[in-house]
Amino acid sequence: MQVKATNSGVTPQPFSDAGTERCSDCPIRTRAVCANCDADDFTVLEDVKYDRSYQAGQVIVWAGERMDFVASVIEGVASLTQTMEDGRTQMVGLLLPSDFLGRPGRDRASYTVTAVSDIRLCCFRRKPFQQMMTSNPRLPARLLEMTLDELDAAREWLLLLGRKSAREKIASFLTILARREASQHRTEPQGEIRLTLPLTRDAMADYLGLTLETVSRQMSALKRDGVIVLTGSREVLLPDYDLLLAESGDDADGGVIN
Amino acid sequence: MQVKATNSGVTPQPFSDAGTERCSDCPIRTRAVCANCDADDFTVLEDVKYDRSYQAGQVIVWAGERMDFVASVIEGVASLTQTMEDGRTQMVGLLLPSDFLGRPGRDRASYTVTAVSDIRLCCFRRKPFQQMMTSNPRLPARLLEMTLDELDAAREWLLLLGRKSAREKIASFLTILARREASQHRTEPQGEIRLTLPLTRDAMADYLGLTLETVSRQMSALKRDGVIVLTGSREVLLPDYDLLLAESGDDADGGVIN
DNA sequence: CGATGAGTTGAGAGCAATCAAGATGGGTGG
DNA sequence: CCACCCATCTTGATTGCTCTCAACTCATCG
Repeated sequence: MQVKATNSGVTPQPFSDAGTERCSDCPIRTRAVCANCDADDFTVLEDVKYDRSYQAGQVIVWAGERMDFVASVIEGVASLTQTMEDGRTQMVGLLLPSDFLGRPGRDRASYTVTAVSDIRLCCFRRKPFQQMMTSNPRLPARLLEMTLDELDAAREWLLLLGRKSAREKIASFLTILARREASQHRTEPQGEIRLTLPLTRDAMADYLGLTLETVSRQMSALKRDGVIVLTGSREVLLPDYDLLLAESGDDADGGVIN
Repeated sequence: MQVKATNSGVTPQPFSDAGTERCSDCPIRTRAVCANCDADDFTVLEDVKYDRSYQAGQVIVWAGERMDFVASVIEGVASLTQTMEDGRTQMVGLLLPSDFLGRPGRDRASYTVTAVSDIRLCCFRRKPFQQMMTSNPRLPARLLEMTLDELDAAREWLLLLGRKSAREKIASFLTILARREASQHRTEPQGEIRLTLPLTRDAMADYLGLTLETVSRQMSALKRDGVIVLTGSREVLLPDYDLLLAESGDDADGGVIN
């Protein structure tokens, strides 16, 4: 929060550097790649890390572009998208706070990364980070864990894109948000939940393999049926999580077994 | 090949054990999880490993079931599938020789794993394998690499399911097979290519988020248009790889940058 | 030679995409 | 403070692709 002031006001540049904080104060410390790191590791990391902020809508890297860093999302939301020559696009990743950006051992971006909201990244210079990856087993171990989780999420996403109806896709998306929201507070989603949608209708369509019109229509339908309450186009109230879950087509325990 | 005789004839049991080979003779040695292992590692591995064979159609593990091993596919093909309560299913993984099965640190299967063809696995008992994962950095490093590759493949798959037409899906599937085929011979796919489809029309539909009728229709359409030649329902000749690629909607370099 | 499983083809229905207007709401400048 | 603008979102009418239901072909196997 106090850091948002660091990225003071309007920044017309492609990005702006922001002050680097101490790792021990970091809000994502317990969930990011560096979750398993100890105090000694942090002194090393603090040398190779630097903050970067982007405004909503800015492209962080284009697919195919060189990327001289990897990063953790500190706050805000970013998307990974793939585009076909004729312009069709599909989101293939949604990065929330603590998620990791970039692939160690690959120096070009495979996907276009866009700041969906104002976002702050904790960047690590590629070379020294890669060195740490080989010398410190805590880093690759945590990254493996995170990558496996992402693969599970991607597989749930495959089911959504391949087999679910538009209505089920919207409901599923909302349950995913509710779950990720709840997991940050280390609880299970249930009962009445209030959400702020991090995505525009257009970005939701990109995520769900729909058009923005269909997203809008199905949101209206869920609202009409009392499954959701819209208190603003981006403010959603879920009166009954279990009801929403039933609409999503998923079974009660919400997918992956842990 | 010689091993197929080991799984002699009809096996009415859920699975049959087969003789365990030496790691040094293993056909997938250079590509599997154990690719970076040295002779010493192999002596340890040979202690915790055992072969298992399954016949085409057999379920290897059901989603949610306990799984006391992880494994590498030696030969044959297996699928990971997710099922909704009403019976809709979506394939979420296709395991070819050298691919890894199971998640270290998780003792229950998240997906139903099915032998698509007759298949032979190199299984490792979970506990000792996990121990090796923590003591030997070569194993987690390789597994991370493989998992990242799988994540890339899953993301290409997301684009396919979310945005491609039935015709493009079929064409894309064939290019994926051609590429995986070519990569085993360390070449690039080009010109005329002969393929044996590892999947039935039904399994292809599961992979592509289509119905089997649509798969069949689009195969016929591609055949009619000269993009493919069917020399049997499972035998396909691709007269011109670039032509097929153009039908797939992908750009010329076939996706992910390395 | 009938039975079975896999694949093909056809006719019709349904769902989401497309094309096209409006509505809403926040921000800017008069 | 209001009027206007622009981006975002909603809603309507129509089209078209894929699904569904159904019949049929083909090869394999007892």
